[in-house]
Amino acid sequence: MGRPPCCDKVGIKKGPWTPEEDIVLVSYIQQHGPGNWRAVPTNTGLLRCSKSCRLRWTNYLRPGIKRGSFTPHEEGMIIHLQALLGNKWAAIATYLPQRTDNDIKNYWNTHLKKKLKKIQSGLEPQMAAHPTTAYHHLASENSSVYASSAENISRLLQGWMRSSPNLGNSNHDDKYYGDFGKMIPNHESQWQKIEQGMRSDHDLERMLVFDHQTSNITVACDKSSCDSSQKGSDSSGLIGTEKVCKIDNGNPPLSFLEKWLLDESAAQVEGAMELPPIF
DNA sequence: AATGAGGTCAACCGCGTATGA
DNA sequence: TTCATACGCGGTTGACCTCAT
Repeated sequence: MGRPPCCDKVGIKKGPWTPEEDIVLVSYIQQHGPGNWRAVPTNTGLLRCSKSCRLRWTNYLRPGIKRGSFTPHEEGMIIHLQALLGNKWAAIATYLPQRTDNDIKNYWNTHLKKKLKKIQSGLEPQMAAHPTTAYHHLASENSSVYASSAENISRLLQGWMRSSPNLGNSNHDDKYYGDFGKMIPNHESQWQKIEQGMRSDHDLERMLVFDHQTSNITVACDKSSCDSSQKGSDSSGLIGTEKVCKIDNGNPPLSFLEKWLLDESAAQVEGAMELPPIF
């Protein structure tokens, strides 16, 4: 005999949420913040169990969630991460901060599994044995984005970046900024937000920048800490940049990408890396 | 127009883990 | 150390939608 399900209580409502219930839940969380889910039904008067409230919030109502179809870029990320991490949807979702684990899981089960199977069946047997091979194949099939090594680097950087959920949507035409914890479009308006999210001045010193147009990877550094001779100027006017490398058109460092993703996965298990907070 | 098959996705269920008394 | 409780995760379900017949 296991623990009785929390939703077996009499009077607990199940099924789809109504807009009215959503409003009640959102306004409560706006006041009290997410957490202490046990208290939510009591304090709001919602006839839902705490689990249902948490799920509704994390999978649907939470700010920063991107809905709609997955981009080829996201698709490639999911396939690759699934190959590396398995069905660890919550872990995979940390690499796609705008998507929920439920969304990713559903998309995998309904779209990608079939797509991958189809592609793998068309590959050489020894290639089909390695999911990442199929990933590369799918990636190149999906979009020209994946044909360029520069874009593979951008994917690498995407992994480095843990976006803050309140930073808005990403845009491939923008530069991306990563400090192993953040990703923001190069919009001046976003800088106040990223600055507020900084843990320390040191964070700003080690941000990485990938420019999709020029294929440059640069290190963005705090004006105060950069050597003036190395500083460039950024359109935001808030940081300087130090160019460290330019991506050529040779073979992408995919083995490095994979190694890093595996290292990252291990680091997550050890709790060595900071995961993005819900707020 | 009716209907049935298949696809999609929000929500539920049950288990494992973390935490605090 | 043990137990109870709360939370989070992955698997599964079922209502709804779309499309072919």
